[in-house]
Amino acid sequence: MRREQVVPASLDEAADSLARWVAEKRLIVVVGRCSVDYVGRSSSKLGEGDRLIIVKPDGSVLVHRPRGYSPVNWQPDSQYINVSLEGGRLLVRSVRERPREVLDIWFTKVYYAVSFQGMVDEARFYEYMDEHEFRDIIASHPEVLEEGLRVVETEKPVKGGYIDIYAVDSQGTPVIIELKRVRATKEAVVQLKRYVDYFQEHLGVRVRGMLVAPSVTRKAYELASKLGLECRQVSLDKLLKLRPKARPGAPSRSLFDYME
Amino acid sequence: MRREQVVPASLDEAADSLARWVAEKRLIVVVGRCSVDYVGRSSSKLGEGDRLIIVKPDGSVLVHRPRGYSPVNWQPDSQYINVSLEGGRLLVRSVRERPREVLDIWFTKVYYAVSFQGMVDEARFYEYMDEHEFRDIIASHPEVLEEGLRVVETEKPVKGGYIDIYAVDSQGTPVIIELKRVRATKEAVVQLKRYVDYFQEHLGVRVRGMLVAPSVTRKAYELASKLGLECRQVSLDKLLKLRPKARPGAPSRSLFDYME
DNA sequence: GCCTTGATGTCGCGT
DNA sequence: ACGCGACGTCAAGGC
Repeated sequence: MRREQVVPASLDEAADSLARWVAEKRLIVVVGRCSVDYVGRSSSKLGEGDRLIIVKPDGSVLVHRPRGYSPVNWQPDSQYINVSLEGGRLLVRSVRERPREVLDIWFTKVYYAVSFQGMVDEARFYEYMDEHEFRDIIASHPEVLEEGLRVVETEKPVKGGYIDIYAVDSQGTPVIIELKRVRATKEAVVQLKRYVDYFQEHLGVRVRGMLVAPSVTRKAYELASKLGLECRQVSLDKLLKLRPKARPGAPSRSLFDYME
Repeated sequence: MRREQVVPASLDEAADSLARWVAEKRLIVVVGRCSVDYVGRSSSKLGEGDRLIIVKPDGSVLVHRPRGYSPVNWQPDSQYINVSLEGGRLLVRSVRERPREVLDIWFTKVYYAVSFQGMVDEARFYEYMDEHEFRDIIASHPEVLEEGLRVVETEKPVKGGYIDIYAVDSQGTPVIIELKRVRATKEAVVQLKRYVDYFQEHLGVRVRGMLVAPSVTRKAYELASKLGLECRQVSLDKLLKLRPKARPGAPSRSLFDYME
């Protein structure tokens, strides 16, 4: 990273700097007293208060209150950002097209503003045991679900979606397997039922539907029973042990140990 | 807001300041070169790069890359945060219980660090035209959907959900109305069909199903036609004009005008 | 572009 | 504390 600038600033100074920083596509951090108006997919108004505002080089804008994970207002990306002085206040207007959304941040005070240019972040983000890996492990070890189960196809495309795993049991009956990496709710059961019905109709033979997840909600279990679908709970720990090999750059053993 | 501190900092200085700031529950902003390990509901590893890190007074932690709306790593809130020097690197470890999650941020450089204390933000966040208000406006003005429509009940509980509006048309036929504030997809059609079937079964008479939204996807429209359900598009602008009264602090007319 | 699914979703509300 | 549904969900991937 090459440069930075700081402005413990009057509104005038802040306006000048912000306008330039936006034009230069810097990463901008502002702490100030502001109110926020949003009109777009919804509409909202936030009264005056102290907030942290972030403007990224790609036009993303985040307005954070002092507490909580989520920004209170935001713009995932914006086509353009305008900085101006309006009636004694500093207005930062961020506009997004498609869908048309306008975010206005009205500053009455800028306690602090700083910007950065030339941040270098080319690193890869590795995620372990995501939906993909979860499926791969199950597909490689169908015996954890049922003896004699044979995987025919994964990510099988069907009308309007994908079947996670398409398998055949020891009796030769097709089994459609729907996976949920974390928790299966009744939504997952509905989805599975849709696929089972579709296949039953197309194949003209009985098809089993199996919902697989580390945890299954009671409602999901009841609905599955009613619809003649099966549920299998699988232990995440057991699956982790079946993981083929540590991928490059896997989290250190120490961190995993710390979790236990 | 009462105080601020700045540290364009060596790792040692940064460690001291960060530890104190965390203890004092300040809002902290750090820009530095770091790698990140996360283990919890998922596991991830992020290689070294320049990032913006935010630590809030309530223990929320956000790690932002230079682009995009979403943090690459985060902790919605953490029970405790530990700052230490480990093998020449500055480690910020944030731990959350229930679910157990550990986020490790390893700094090799701290370009910039600043903190704030005593931010005051008590303002109310008001959202307009949320799902509730959308329903209320439609329910108060059923004529925008059809002449002679009479609303019987809103938020009517049924098996496994709620009917947004239960109405009767000029012929005395029950009409089940499903609302989507933004866009109706085929999921909404499926939901509506479920309610219509349920009612038809229970009442033993023909029941109309009506899907109402500012926009309806093509797929949803096709599915609705196939299932004998109706779609009504309503203009958000028109609804806004039907809004009973401006609520305190409503977005200024100018911003709404700007949207048109 | 629209559509679909997954997410460390987060959040709020009800039981 | 869990379950459940909504969200300005966001973001990725297929068509």
